[in-house]
Amino acid sequence: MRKGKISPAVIRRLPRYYRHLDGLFSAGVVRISSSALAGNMGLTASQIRQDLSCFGEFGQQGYGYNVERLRGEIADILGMNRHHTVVILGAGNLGKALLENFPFQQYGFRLEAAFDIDPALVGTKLGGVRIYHPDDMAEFLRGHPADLGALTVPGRIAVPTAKRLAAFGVKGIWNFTNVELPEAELAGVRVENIHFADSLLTLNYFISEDQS
Amino acid sequence: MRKGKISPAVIRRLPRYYRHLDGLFSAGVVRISSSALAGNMGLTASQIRQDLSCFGEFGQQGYGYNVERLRGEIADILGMNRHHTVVILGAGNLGKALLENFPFQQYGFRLEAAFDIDPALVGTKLGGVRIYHPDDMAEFLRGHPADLGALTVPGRIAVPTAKRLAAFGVKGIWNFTNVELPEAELAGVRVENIHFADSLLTLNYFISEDQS
DNA sequence: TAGATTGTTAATCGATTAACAATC
DNA sequence: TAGATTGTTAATCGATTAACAATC
Repeated sequence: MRKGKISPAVIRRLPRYYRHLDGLFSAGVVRISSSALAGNMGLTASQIRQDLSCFGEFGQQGYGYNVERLRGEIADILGMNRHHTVVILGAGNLGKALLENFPFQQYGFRLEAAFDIDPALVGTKLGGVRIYHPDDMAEFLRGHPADLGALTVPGRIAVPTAKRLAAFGVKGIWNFTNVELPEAELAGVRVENIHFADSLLTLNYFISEDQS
Repeated sequence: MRKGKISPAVIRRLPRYYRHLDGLFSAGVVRISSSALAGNMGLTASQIRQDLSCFGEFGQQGYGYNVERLRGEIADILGMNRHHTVVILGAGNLGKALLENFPFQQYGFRLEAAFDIDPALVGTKLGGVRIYHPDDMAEFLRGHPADLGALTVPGRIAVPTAKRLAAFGVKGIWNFTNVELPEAELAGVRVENIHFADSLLTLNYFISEDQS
């Protein structure tokens, strides 16, 4: 149903569509028009119709979109029904936050394990997930291949850890370190960055600009 | 020196320029040409020159850019020398990660305090920063006005907490909750979101697409 | 049927890239 | 001086918005 190459701009809006549609669905809303959704989300109706039409025809003239159906279609497009597996590298504060608070399951992921060198953590569980020593990664991943690795290790070991993950065959790295990973050396592994510092500095730009 | 309205696309690249220039500076590199920097960053030389020219003339024909100077200019543009103050709302795992691991100072911020309802935390310090009860926020902020609030509270209290922050006069909210804040009701407060879920789903789209 | 709303084509707007005169 | 490299103008490319025929 996908029509040729989808633009990155469209792709980055999909999770937001999902979030809004999920909210509407939970609120019991059955149908919505592109213009009502646009009002909700601060977009134009035109853009929403254009975006969705990249993937298929999900609406109906004179009616709009069925919220549950559209939510499901977008979930599919986002790969939420593929039940990809994740491992977490680094069970410090941030890794612990993901382990204990992030609802991987809700987004269609299975969280398999975490790895940390801290002897006080190895062998214990956090958020119901077992922590292993990185030395046991090869063995663990042989038995439980991971699609994704979440990288929450200290910056200085970010690159080697990313390379190890790539060598073990993960398909994507969710990078929380403030370090730029050398994607060229990561053999086709997709990298998605959450750069706290970049985000904070962007915000700072805007508030500084407002003041001057 | 700023020439009219700067496009959002340019602004979002500035922190990345800063990161790279800081790396070069630490590595002792004195000068760099737009094409060398472009090679480093995976951009075009043209784009770099175009971007920088929005803010001034920082280079020199036949020479390129002085790394230290350019790094400093970008730091200025990003407001890193304004020493804005920050408070953290919510000292759970994520708040704790910010308190203990995020180098606010390095980016020109002063972290003033954190707030949490947990009686086991109130009155203690994390990462050298004191934790207060949210009931004491009004009093604290009177004495120590905050420019920025980092929102790391549970999703269900995200909106009311954001509104309180806005009422107390913060200029920006750094939103880590997976909740969309009602910016219209936040009276000019700038919001910058770190949506973990959106990021993970975007990554999932790409690895799912690769597989199909 | 009449009104509403889609999906799509065309028009506009914005962002990136290319080219080059200016000059260090 | 000759070579390198900037800042800027023009050309291209991509993304958003507007318009409208199709149709539920």
